[in-house]
Amino acid sequence: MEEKETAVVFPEPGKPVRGSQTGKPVMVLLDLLGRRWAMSILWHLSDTNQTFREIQKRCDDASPTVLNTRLKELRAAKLVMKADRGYALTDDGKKLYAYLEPLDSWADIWAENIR
Amino acid sequence: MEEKETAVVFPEPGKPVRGSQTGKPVMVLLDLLGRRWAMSILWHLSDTNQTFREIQKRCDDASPTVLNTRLKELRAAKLVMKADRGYALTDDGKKLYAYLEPLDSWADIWAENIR
DNA sequence: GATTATTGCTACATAATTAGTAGCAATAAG
DNA sequence: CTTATTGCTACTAATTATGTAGCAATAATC
Repeated sequence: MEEKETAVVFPEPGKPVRGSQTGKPVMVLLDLLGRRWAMSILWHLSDTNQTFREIQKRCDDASPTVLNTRLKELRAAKLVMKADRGYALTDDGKKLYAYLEPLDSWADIWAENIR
Repeated sequence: MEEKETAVVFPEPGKPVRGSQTGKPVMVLLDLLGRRWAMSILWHLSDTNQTFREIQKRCDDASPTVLNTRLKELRAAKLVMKADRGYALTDDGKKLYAYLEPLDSWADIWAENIR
């Protein structure tokens, strides 16, 4: 299967982006992560490599269209990369995940509060 | 100005949600935060209360429609609340922000890596 | 206390993003 | 060779967001 090069529209730090005219990196990041399935993809890749179709299953059968768009963006952002078998997190991706991971247990408490 | 009650569709923990059939709290949270402007709103409310129109300005003049939808959801999730002047983070909202805040400096490093 | 802001929205039409389904070429496995 | 499996692309339909206008409810000013 060949790599096809298609333009990836991904928010570049330094350039104005949704949420910030300055292109402040964290705003670029939030824009990227705020797109559908982006955080779920990171989450589900955290333990092991996953094939496209495995990611899809874990992401509630998201349509291949968005999934592929998101994967391209996340790869352009060097958070995700192609691996032997499907996709994997890059080192930056793993670091980012490390920031998100604590939300797992926090969310349990939060869920109690809003019930 | 009176409060009008309109149904807020917000992912409830325990019920199946986009990204997770189990309704696992963290997935509910990611779904909520993954909606447009959600994280930006939290971010911009972190320092001080903000009026609707101030939030709007800070969120790159997002349309009042989404903004209001998002604010309702975030209030239903008890992350944001109405305040004397405009809106403010709840205690849970502040805690959540505390998890996100470190991303600010991390994003700077990340931005360097992808240039 | 009338007049002029400002605030927090709603309404509505248009545009962008996402969902959903079908299917195909490229390996991989038997 | 044959049958899976994988990683997509194409296309249409549905959902979300944008963009603009405007209005009722306070708040501030005259």
